[in-house]
Amino acid sequence: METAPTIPKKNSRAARPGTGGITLADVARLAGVSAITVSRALNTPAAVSPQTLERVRSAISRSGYVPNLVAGGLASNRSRLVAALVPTIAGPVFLETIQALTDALAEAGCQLMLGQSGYGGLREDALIDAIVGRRPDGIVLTGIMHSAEARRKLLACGIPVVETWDLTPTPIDMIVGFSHEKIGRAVADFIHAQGYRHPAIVTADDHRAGLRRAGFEQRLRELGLACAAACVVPAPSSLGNGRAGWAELRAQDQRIDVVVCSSDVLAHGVMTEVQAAGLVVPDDVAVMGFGDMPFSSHTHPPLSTVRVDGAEIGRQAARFILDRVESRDPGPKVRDLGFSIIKRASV
Amino acid sequence: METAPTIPKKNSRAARPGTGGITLADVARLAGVSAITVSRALNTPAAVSPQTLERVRSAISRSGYVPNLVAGGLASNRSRLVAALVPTIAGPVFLETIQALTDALAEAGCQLMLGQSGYGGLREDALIDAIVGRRPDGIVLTGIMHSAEARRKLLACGIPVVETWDLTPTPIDMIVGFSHEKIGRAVADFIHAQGYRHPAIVTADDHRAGLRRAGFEQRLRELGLACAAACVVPAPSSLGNGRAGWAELRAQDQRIDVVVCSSDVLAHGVMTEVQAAGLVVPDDVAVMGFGDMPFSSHTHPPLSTVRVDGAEIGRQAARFILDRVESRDPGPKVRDLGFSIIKRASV
DNA sequence: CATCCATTTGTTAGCGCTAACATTGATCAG
DNA sequence: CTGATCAATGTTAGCGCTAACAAATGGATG
Repeated sequence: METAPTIPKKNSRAARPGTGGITLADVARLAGVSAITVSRALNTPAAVSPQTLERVRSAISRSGYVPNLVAGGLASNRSRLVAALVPTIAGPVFLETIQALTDALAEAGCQLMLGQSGYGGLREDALIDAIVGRRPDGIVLTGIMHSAEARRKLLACGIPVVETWDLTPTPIDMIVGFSHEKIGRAVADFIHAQGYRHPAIVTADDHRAGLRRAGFEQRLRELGLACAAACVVPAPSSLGNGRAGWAELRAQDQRIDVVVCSSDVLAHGVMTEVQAAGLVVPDDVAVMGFGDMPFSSHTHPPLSTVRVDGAEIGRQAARFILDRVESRDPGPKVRDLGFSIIKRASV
Repeated sequence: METAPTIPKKNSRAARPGTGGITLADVARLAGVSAITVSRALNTPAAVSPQTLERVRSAISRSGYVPNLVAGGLASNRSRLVAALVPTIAGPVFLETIQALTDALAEAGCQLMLGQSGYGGLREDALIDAIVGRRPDGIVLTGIMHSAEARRKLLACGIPVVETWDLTPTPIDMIVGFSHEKIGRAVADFIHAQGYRHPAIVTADDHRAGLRRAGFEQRLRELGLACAAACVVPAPSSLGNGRAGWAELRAQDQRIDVVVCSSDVLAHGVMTEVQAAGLVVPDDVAVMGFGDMPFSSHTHPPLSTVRVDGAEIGRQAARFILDRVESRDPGPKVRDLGFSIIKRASV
């Protein structure tokens, strides 16, 4: 055996302590193979012969090895993390989306990183730095209005971005949602067809709700109607806001025959207040919501609403990102999931 | 099979592509300092002279550099990620905790990684591997029953673990919450003191709800009472479950004068069903919830409930972890946040 | 029998950052 | 003036993993 070409190391610093845990190298030694073979056994098992795979698997389970995905992420430039930004998770609106997204990503071995920007949009820029610095494989923006600066940063970092719960022909990158304006118009048609002539609205002061309201009022005008009264409450919407909203509307105009709300939660609040005042839904006032939350079919009376598929939004967002990460063609970058009006007993 | 002593070749392989982005080295060159100085300017600015700091800051903003926290995490063994595991985010129960946790962590430059285990606990083990592999700075378990295997793994990896929404003298590591059994007993005392004698319960089939129920029934017996009827519904609780629950209780026993529920959502459903049947809360049946959700003071009538400080749980969990990460003493490892009974008009 | 190809395994060199120690120059007590 | 101390900056060597290339092996082929 010739002398190994050992590089003369004069310097004898203390070795870096490391984490003390079991590493890939330990497993490789145990299995009698090289490190890269263990890596392949984990990431591309098809590229390893069955016997070797077996030896490696046994070594892994004997040693209790858990791969360090931070190191893997640095080496492969794939963090297997996807960031989701929401205004807040306190409202029930985006939960279905987040849940579907988490599940779909987990299936592909990706984890969700959650960021809350607040409705103000002040923390958004700092948040984007914190997110981008983690080099996620994708970023999902849910119900967020982003500043030009934020938009620029997202564009610059080259990470796939999916906007959700909205629709625009010019997304930052990819988008999945529906047209709020169309929903507003459809709701106007719907209540008009049901014979209501004195509509009022209770809406959160949130961008998307504003778009629905604009579409609603525009269509109303086209139909020769007008809003009898309107009440804007701060986002996120709550039962209390809805109750207060109806109290205010009632003071403005006694003839109101239907209240259109920017969310089912607000609508539920309106119904509660209407009933607490001794009136009957829908005989005295009809109520219409938005979102078709899980509770909406169980209120008394069941709530008429607009259904949008929040879970599918999450799944499509995951698909968009995974397609990009695995360099498949994600197809059309703008996806309109549409909506449907659900007529229940509250109208 | 002899092998030549592989002579180390100075062959020039293709350089690794890298991400193409701006790195710390680029900034260092721009500022005319060494890489470590830029690192210090970012992480420990006090260790850098004001002039150098200024030069570095200018170079950073001119280049649009965003530090790669993955690389930093590998080198420093601090990922600045904290994992939170919940059964599901679809229920409103843990949202306040998650929100407070996210906020408190963001303030310290840490991001939240979200994992959903489902109520079944099947995916839990795989999830724990996925989490531990990312070497988070801490793990927060929220409303989760963990298997012995999961417990062992968590213990083995040496990451700070905070259990929440519960209390036990033998936590995995640290715990913040309250005694469910005590709550059950307190509720029994409360309804007894209000003069109710035919209590019934609607409860989710969830571990913690079960503990409250056990405490409640035990205290009831001590007071010479017994549950007139009980209905167990699948977690997570929903308005619909609550309505169905009351329908079932009513069929079991007509004399029920108060319904104690394992969550405000269920209680709201019970009230809805009671009222839909033409009865009056609390005159015909009183209703009691748990959780003091944001909507609970706005139901009609306002809901009596048990208040626990979900947000403070999140904040304390963050404090626990940050203390450990920054090697401060986190103090007592078991924190009882207590609870309070909120009497409103539903009882 | 040399040639080509596919399959399987190994070697080398980083990914971008920071810990640990080293160095430099300035300040200061004795 | 000497050595000790301190503040500011630099040098070196990884952290644990994987991309890219290289090499060994075993057929299939002309």
